[in-house]
Amino acid sequence: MDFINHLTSNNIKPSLQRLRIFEYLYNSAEHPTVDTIYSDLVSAIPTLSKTTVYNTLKLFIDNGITSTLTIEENEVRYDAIMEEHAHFKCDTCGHIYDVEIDISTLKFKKIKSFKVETTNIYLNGKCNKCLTN
Amino acid sequence: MDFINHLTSNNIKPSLQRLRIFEYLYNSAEHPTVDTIYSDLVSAIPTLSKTTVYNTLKLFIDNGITSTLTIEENEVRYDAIMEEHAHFKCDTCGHIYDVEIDISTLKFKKIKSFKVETTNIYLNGKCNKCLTN
DNA sequence: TATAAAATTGTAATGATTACAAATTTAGAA
DNA sequence: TTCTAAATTTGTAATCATTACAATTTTATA
Repeated sequence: MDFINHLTSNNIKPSLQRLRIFEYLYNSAEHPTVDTIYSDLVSAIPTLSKTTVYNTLKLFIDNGITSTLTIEENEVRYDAIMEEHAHFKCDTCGHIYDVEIDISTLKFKKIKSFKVETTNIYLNGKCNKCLTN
Repeated sequence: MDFINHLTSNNIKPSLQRLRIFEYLYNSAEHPTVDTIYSDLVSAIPTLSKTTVYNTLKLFIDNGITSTLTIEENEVRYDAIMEEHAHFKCDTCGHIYDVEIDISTLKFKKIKSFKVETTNIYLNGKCNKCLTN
């Protein structure tokens, strides 16, 4: 993934902060919170401000290269993988896993009165690691 | 629906506050927030406290007769209908509609490493009313 | 009626997010 | 290069939902 080109082609000027935040988000399997993003990047960008992280994520979302997860109340998480997938959260260890899914198989009854633009599927339960421990 | 019996059989003592909050939630199509619940009930129960609304909803959730929606960041909503269904939020008018759905048709790839306990499906888009206006 | 437990309440604390204005950086014109 | 305006970043203060917690009230029971 050419990050500079990805930002540029989505009308986002690739500043250092934006690049690092997007790279971090894209490479993170953990769907980090704002706080995690800030904490992990502030050593590389000592002047980084948490406000910038908020602003930047909002910019990403407005330009369609990032989406939010609200799988659990009280913690918004972010995701730079825009392909269709579901999210599984293990209620024991708290990890969030991506789950491949074929949304087209979803059978709605009476869905015709809505124009569905986005679909989010959230699963909760226990992951294999926690089940076998 | 016999509300007193519903609470009692779920190990919840049916105090006035609990009854009114559950009735309100069960009859509301709007999946209200804590604030809405409080505002709409405080005239009927003048001594009602917002803390009681929080405590009561937590009790309902712990006892499995209410669930939470987090379809949009920053607003937790509550639902007393525990049957399997998806939620559609119209991004224009903000209304949340229940959508009947057959979750069993969902085809996951590689889901075997998880024990899925709950599934939440959130749809966003535009409702028919907003589309035709 | 007396007492203990349960439920409700109000206030203060917490913590994430936003508003906003100041400071810094960047891009383009002269 | 230098200057200027626009864009970006930053820090502080404000907001708002939620939680902690202790006090009060209500309920159940001896």
